[in-house]
Amino acid sequence: MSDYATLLKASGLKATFQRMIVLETIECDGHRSVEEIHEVLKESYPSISLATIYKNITMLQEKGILTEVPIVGRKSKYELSKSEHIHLVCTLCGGVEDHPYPPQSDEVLRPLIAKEQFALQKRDINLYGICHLCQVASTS
Amino acid sequence: MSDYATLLKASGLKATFQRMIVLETIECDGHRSVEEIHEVLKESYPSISLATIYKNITMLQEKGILTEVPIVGRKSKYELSKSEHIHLVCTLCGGVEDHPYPPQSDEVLRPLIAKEQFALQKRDINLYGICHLCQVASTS
DNA sequence: ATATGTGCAAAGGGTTTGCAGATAT
DNA sequence: ATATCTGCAAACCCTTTGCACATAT
Repeated sequence: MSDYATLLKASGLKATFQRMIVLETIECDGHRSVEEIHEVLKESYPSISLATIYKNITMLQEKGILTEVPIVGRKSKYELSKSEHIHLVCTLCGGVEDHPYPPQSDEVLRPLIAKEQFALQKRDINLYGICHLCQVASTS
Repeated sequence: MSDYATLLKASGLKATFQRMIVLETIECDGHRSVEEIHEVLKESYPSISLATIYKNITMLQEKGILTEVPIVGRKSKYELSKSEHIHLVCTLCGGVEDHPYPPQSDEVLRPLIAKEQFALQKRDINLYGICHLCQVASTS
């Protein structure tokens, strides 16, 4: 549970209640789509507006506080920006799990980037498959 | 330039003119969004319907002929399905380039997958940055 | 001949925008 | 006190759907 107020102010944003509960919802589950955020928040704060969630997600991305995670066949999810990691994406439940980069992954990609004279900004590695929970569920 | 008619029939689809020019447009550039496909095709075939393009892209994905390439901050692009590869995505022009997997990338990821008991279906590796052409253009 | 596919227009969702009132600083 | 933010409603996409006509097999 981060100090969202400080985080927001450091980016020149006002620390509003709505922003903090959006961030809290995302951090709580790790990865959430716009609609998921709205569904969750409506239960506790029925007056929250979908437009506000959209505006904040856009703004928080521009400030680098949130990162978009685009997913094949689904709506993008959003996560709190953090050091690079791999996503395991379940094609059944849509769940996303973070995992650290394997140690040698840098060296593996470096020759390709150098050869292409590509100014790398960000790596995005996603492994799609069926998570352990969904495998168990489908066996029973 | 593949034999699209055979490809389509092998999946139980009729080899219509519209399907073939959609495939041709995608293969020609490598990666195209729905709107890009429509823009390109309208010039030569003004009567082509956007609805037809949508229906076909959905169907061609279901048959495994096309693969969706989701991209941060943009609409998804589509490519002809082929063996796994890495995407270099330019954050300025939105261009996507394919590159072969570096040889060791399998081994690097394997321990993670085993540990998580994750039934891997597909890897999706995207490197975001600025392509060489855009770098040159911004220097001038 | 017939199942499938296309184009059109309408419907359906998701996302953005403008503005008046509310809030954080 | 004031710049910023929120919620609402409307507008504005993008995408899907239903249906009559056309086409591939």
